[in-house]
Parts: sequence; structure tokens; C-alpha cells
Amino acid sequence: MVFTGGTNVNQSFDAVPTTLKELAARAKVHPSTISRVVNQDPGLRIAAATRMRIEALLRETEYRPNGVARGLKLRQTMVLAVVIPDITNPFFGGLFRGIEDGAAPRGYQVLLCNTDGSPDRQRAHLHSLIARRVDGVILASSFLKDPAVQWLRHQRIPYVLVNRFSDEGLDPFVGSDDVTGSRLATQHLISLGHVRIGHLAGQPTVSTGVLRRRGFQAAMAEAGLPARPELQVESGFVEEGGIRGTERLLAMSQPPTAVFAVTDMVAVGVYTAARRMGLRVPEDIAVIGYNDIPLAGRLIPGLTTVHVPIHEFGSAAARVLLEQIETGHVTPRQVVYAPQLGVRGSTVAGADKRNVAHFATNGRGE
Amino acid sequence: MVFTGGTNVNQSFDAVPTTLKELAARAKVHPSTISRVVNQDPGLRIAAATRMRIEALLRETEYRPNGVARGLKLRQTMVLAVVIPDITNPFFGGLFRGIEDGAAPRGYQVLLCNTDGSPDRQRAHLHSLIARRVDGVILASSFLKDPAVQWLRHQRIPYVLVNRFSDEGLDPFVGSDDVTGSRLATQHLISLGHVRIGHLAGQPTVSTGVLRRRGFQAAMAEAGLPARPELQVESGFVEEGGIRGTERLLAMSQPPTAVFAVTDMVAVGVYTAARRMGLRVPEDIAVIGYNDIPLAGRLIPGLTTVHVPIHEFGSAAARVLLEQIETGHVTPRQVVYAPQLGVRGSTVAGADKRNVAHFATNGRGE
DNA sequence: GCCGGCAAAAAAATCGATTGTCCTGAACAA
DNA sequence: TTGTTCAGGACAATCGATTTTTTTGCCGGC
Repeated sequence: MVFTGGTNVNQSFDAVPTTLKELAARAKVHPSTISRVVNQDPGLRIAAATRMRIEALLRETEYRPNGVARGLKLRQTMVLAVVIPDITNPFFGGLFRGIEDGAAPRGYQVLLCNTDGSPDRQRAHLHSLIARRVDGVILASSFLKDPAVQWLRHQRIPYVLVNRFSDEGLDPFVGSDDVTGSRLATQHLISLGHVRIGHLAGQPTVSTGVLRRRGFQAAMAEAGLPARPELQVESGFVEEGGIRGTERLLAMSQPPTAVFAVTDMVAVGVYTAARRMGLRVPEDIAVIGYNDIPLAGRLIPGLTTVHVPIHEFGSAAARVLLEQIETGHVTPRQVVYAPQLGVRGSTVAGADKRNVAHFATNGRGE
Repeated sequence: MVFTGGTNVNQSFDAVPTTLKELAARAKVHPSTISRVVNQDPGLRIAAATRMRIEALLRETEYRPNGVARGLKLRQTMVLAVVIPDITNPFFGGLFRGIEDGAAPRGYQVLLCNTDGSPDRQRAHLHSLIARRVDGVILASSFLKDPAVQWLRHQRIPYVLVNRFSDEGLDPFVGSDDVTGSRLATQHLISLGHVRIGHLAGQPTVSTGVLRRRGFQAAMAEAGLPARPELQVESGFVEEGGIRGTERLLAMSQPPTAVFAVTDMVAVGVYTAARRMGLRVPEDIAVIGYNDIPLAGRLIPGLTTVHVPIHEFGSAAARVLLEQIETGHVTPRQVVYAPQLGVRGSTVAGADKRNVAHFATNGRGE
């Protein structure tokens, strides 16, 4: 690393952004008058000459009211907060874009908080956010029976849970029907003739983990197949857990011929582990994931997965939140999307050639 | 989509978070006294009994000062802002984590703004951020001679440019040496015997685009090879441009045998286009990228690329920014990292087997 | 000549916290 | 007895805007 001191410009921050009071002195009117012009007060009666003078001054100085002072007086900050486990996970990247795309047109900006799955960090972030008086919170990192969510309920601040819930039906929520989705996934594997099917089951502390496992078990039972406990392995929700879980599954005397992973990232772990062990997907082991992140379509073979509208999750969450903010009421509205099966080459050899759809990111920039 | 009204709890937000004044009334002291206890005013002289009474009250009510009021009085919001093209691009995901990891331990939270590469949106975001009185801005979406950056300089607010600069040396900056990096990449291709080398060259409006192209041209010249203009194609910085650019390159009568892509995402586009045209990487076309995003190591074959410390970019940017904030001075400090070549299978067949390093994300959660 | 009525704009209160200054007793010295 | 001194808190100004309330002229009407 090269480290340069740079040219010694060394400016200090002394220039002050203009205040209403200063403008008032310049225009020889009272600050309140300017404020009304700025905010286009409907009941404002003002002499044409004065208005012109003020408007000219506003243009000249490019005056913009101090948002902090405004926030204090109006009791609204025009800031939303998003709390997620980790923005480098593509699922949350897409989710965030959905949220911002829903919030920005209405003038809101968005604070992003990563918890890394730590309840402590989640709690700390939430406390800060409430103290900051953000106008609303979108929480996508909650646990089952999450104390932080219970606390949030009592703060009487608009909030929405996304993807994961804490206590079913008690909170405003946007997500999909995880049981149905995982049943779809499992049925797909069953329909292909798989009998020994493994499940990488997330975590029992998170709703998506529990529900997707439940759907898996339901589908197995409906098909008259045994859902053997040793074939259901906790994996967390990211790649590393998928690798470990796959190693456990494939070390069994009679390993499964197919694996349903609780998320696409876990499914990526299955690919990695299979590759290390010299197994082919889907011939030696079929894999199905959940979420349909952009990466799923890029893997070779393409990852069969349960598609959920990630970006829509975000924009719907923003809608639900803004509705609460604007009406001042919290109806625990639930928006639940129906998941859909997306078949690619990780379960059906050759599917990738038929199914040429690419799930490219809309990414810009570097 | 299923849409449920939810149980009609319909609570309104009437509960008010406690204020200093209310606490003062309860403790029968003046608000200022409580404030001093909360902030552990060093020069505070207070009777033990009074202190106990106040502290008990603080614990009981879980009082936390209103951040907006505090921000107004103290002229600092403890909020930083990050402006980037698109968070769904893995490069920026990693960058953001670096920033947050650097800022959170010091008590800052971070606003995230996506511009989608639009100067208008960038300008709009910056205006809002300044009006909000964020304590500092990290800008990773700037253009060459960017009017928005020039404007930012005059706002006398702490800021740092990351990865891209606007006017070399004029602003605080964290990034890597793009010319060196792209020279490394190009020399690598040359050393493998490639003579007709194509370059997917980003955009001439962005410093990384210009500098990486310059490094490419320099390496070609140093090797006595012609850097033919028709082999240098503008591609933007994401996959779509890589696809289009590759189509143009490969449609030539004498197509290049190797391509240096300005970013890994553009290189992904090369893979996609090559695949569609039935060409193999690296046998028919060698590919090298830039940045070493996690995806690069997952592609098959693995993508040879110029490694830069993405997470470090973020944490260094946070450091530089916080230094400015805390000292109150803006030294246009430049932190420049040396890029390194990372060879994988996209240029050297078989390299993936030797080079088993995986660049997994640290992702948590869904 | 006085008053009502209205246009135009100034005043003042307020949001919630921070912080420099001032006030009140009590203890102690002269 | 009369000051001093200092501990312990109260007061008040301030940050920058918004919004309700008042004030100030000026006009016409009677």
C-alpha cells in the first residue's frame, strides 16, 4: 500500500451552510416569512415584491433547510432503516434495491445495518435507530420469538419484517409461503424418482429454516417416503454450512441422491463440496435451492431453485412501511407471495439448454 | 400474491419516547442535571443521593437521548453516507461491508445511496445528504471531472472518493493503482503468447476505465505489440456490456485470442457470450478480469483477475473519513493499494486445480 | 375623526438536548 | 457578626426550522 500525504491544502471546515436567520437578515424580512416561501405555505399572503426578493435570494444561495432542525420540529426524518444479516449476500442486495426503489421516489433515504446474524448487533442497531428517530424500520434478520421484535412492537414505530417472521401473524410482514415453496421443491425431487433425499435445514431459530423443513417433511410424508432425521442436517444459511452439511450427508453409508438446500447459498456449498469429492451434479447428486438469486442461473449446471420475487419483497416492504408512516397506524398487514419452481440443470440433466433464461443482475458500475 | 388484512389490531402511535423534561419532572431536578448525568459530565458536582435517584430513573425508563435534537445541538449526526452505482454488484457489497466495519465500532451508522450510474441521481442524493447534515460522504460513483465532486469540495464536508477519482490528487482518495494493475493483466496475457489481445474498456468518463485502458496500451507498447483501436471496445462496467463487447470482438475477421475486461462483471459477460457462441475458455479465448470479486473464483473455469482488497478499500475509506471528521481538517490524503495478479483457469488451463483457493463470501443469513 | 377590516409581516412558542452562567445555602475563617 | 468559599443545582441561551399568534399600517366607510 502506498500512502501519500497529499498536497497540503489543509482547509478547515469553516464555511457554514446558510440558515434562515442569515437569509432573513439579507432580505430584511423575518425568518418565518422565508420559511413560508420555501414551504409554499398555502395560506401565505405576501407582497409580490417581497416574494420576488426572497425567491431571488433563495436561488442565489441555493438554500436548503437544515434537515436535522426540520426533523426535530416536524418529528420526521425522512430516513428509513434496513436491518439485514449481510449485504454481501446477493439475496439482501436485491432486497435492498427493492426497498430503495420503493422509498426513494417518496423522498426517503435508507440506513443499512448488517448484523452478521448476531442478536446482539441486531439489538444494538435497533436501539440506535430508534434513538435516531428513523421514520421506520425494515427487519430481515429476525429470529423466531425474537425479543428484539417484541421490543420493537412496543416502541410504536412503524416497522415491517421481511422474509423471516418472529411470531406468525403478529407483525407487519412481507415474504413468501415457505412451506409451499419447500413442498414444491421436494415434490420435484420425488417426481424425478429420488427416494433418499437430504435436507440442509438452515437453523431452528429462524422461521425460514423451520418452515422449509416442515414443507420438506410434509412432501415426504405425502409421498409415503420416510423423512429420516439423519438426512436432515442444520446448515445455517450460507455456503460454509452447505459445505459442512454436504460432507456429513455424503459420508453416510447410504448417502442421499438428492439434496434440498434451504437457500441458494447453501446449495452453492453443496456444489463446492460435491466438486471437492469428485461428484457430479446432477448425476451423482441432484441439488435444489431456494430464493433464485442471480448466481443460481450462473452456476454450472444451473441451479434448480424455488423462485421468490426478491426485489418485490423489498418494494412491497417499503410500501407497507410507508403506508403505516403516512396513516400513522400499524395494521399488521401480511403480504405473502406464492413461490414458484424454476427447473435448471442441477436436477434435470440438459435442462439448462432448454431453459436459456439468464438471471443477470442489473448491476452498474465497477 | 396473497394479501391479508391481518388481525385488526390497528394501534396508533401515541406512546411517546421519554424526554429529558419529563424525566426532570419525575426526578424533581432540572433537565440539565439529568443531561449531565447521562453524558457523565466530568465537571459535574452532584449529591450522591440525587445521582442515585437519577440513575435509577434512567435505568427504569431506558432513557436514550433524542438523536435528532442532539444532532442539532452538537452539529453532528453520527451518520455517514455511501454513494455507489449499485449495491447488487458484488464489488460494492464488499466495499460497503468494509465501510460499515470501519465505522460501526466508532458509533456511526451508514446511509446507502444507489445511483445506477446516473449523474442526476448522484447529484440528487448528494444534495439530500448535505441537507441532512451527514457527518461525511464516501463516493464511489464519481466521474472524471465530475461537477458533483467539484460541488462537494465547496461544501466543506468531509468526503472521500473510492476506487474512482474525479480530478487526480485533488480529493481524499482510496483506491488502487489502475495503470499498474491493468499492465500486470496485459503482461500476463502477453507472456502466455497472446498477440491479438482485446480490451473491454469500461467508459471514458470514469477514471478506472481510462486508466486501465492506459495500462493496457502501455503494456502492449512495451512488448512491441500493436494496440489496435478496433480491439478496444467500450463496455461499461457490468455484464451486459461484456456480452455486447465480446460479440463485437468475436465478430471480427481476425478475432482476439484473449480479452482483458475492465471488471470481473464484464468478464462474466465474456463468459456468457463465449458460451453462447460455443467457444471455450481459455482454449478458444482467454479472459482476465479486474477486482477479484467472490464470484470470480466460482466461475468455471476460475477467472484470472487483478486482485484488489475490496473490503480494505471500504475500511480505509472509513478511516480516512473519520480522521477528517475528528480533526476537522480535510487533507486530500491518498491511500493507494498495489494490485496483484491472481491466476486461475480462464487464462491458464489447469490452473484451477493447482490454485484451490476459494474466495467465499462471508455472507450470513438468507 | 374614529373604527372596522384586511393585507403583510413580525413575534413568539416549540421541537429536545447541551452547556456556560448564575443563584442559594451552609460551613468556615476572621 | 460578617464575609468568603464552595457544593449542588437551577436558569437560560442555543442549535435551525415551523407554525400559531400578534402587531402594524393602510384603506375605506360612516
